[in-house]
Amino acid sequence: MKRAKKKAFSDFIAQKGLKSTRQRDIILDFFLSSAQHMSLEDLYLKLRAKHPGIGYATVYRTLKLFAESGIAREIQFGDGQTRYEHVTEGEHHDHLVCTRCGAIAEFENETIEKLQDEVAAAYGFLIETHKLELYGLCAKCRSK
Amino acid sequence: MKRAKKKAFSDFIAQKGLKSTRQRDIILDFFLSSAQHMSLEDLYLKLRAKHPGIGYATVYRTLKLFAESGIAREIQFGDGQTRYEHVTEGEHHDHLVCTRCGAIAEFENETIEKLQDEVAAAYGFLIETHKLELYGLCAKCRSK
DNA sequence: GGCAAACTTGAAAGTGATAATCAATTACAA
DNA sequence: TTGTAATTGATTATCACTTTCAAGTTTGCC
Ligand SMILES: [Mn+2]
Ligand SMILES: [Mn+2]
Ligand SMILES: [Zn+2]
Ligand SMILES: [Zn+2]
Repeated sequence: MKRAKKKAFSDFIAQKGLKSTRQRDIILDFFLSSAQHMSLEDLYLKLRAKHPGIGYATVYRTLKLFAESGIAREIQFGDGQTRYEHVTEGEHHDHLVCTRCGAIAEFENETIEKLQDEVAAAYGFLIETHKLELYGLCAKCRSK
Repeated sequence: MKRAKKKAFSDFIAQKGLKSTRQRDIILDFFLSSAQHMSLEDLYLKLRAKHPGIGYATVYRTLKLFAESGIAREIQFGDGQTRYEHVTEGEHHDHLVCTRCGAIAEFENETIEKLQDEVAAAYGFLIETHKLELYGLCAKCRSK
């Protein structure tokens, strides 16, 4: 899984005529073993602890490359920070976002996905992507 | 309808101890007769044509007040611009957003809404708001 | 290995939308 | 009418990216 993504990224690098660098390797390793939905700032600060030499711009550009290569995805939960999540082939999920503590849970609902397709069909609309997020209080915050 | 929103806003103003001003009246009138989903920039530039004296900051703050009062809602379609839509009591809808021409269509689907509640219930999550947007090609763009 | 071309890096500067500041103006209750 | 608090508009500041550029690396080819 980590192996597959590393392979996917190096294939992307090669196919694009880009180069393999120490920084990209480090950032990829770090990203793949990090939690989901981390912001660029989060990732940079944590990475910096182990690798002080790596610049913000490099982390920024590399995360963009991950997204472009398909191993990562940028998401916006409306807090003004772009977050990154891992992308697994053939998998899709939507999000529950706690407005109190910031916790993010993922869910899948095949019926909702189908209904979205029906809505789109009714409008003659061709869906490329979609965004479904439920905002509110997670179980923990709710019981406090 | 326009009348009801004007009433709602003036009630909000009164209840908050704020003041009724010429600028707020003008901006409210303009907003209520404008298209849905306009950005602050859009609204400001069009308003400026008729009322050159009104400042950008005033439009910005007044739109925020509309949202706070409940007669408007801020939405983000991921293009980096906050857009405003009219809010009608007891009504809810989600969006279809064309990634080619920017057209925005609205839809309602009660079944999807119910399924969202079920998902939330399964996680012990209390929904406050939600966001469902389908991005892709509208019928027009699709047939070109 | 040596080399040149192309790509990459990190620090710094730039961008664009949103938000805050402040002196002058205005609204409104007493 | 007056005092006080709110509002306005121009300006400045923020914040999260995004780009720039000179110096450093990588890579294919002799
Ligand atoms: Mn996720
Ligand atoms: Mn709408
Ligand atoms: Zn929570
Ligand atoms: Zn279109």
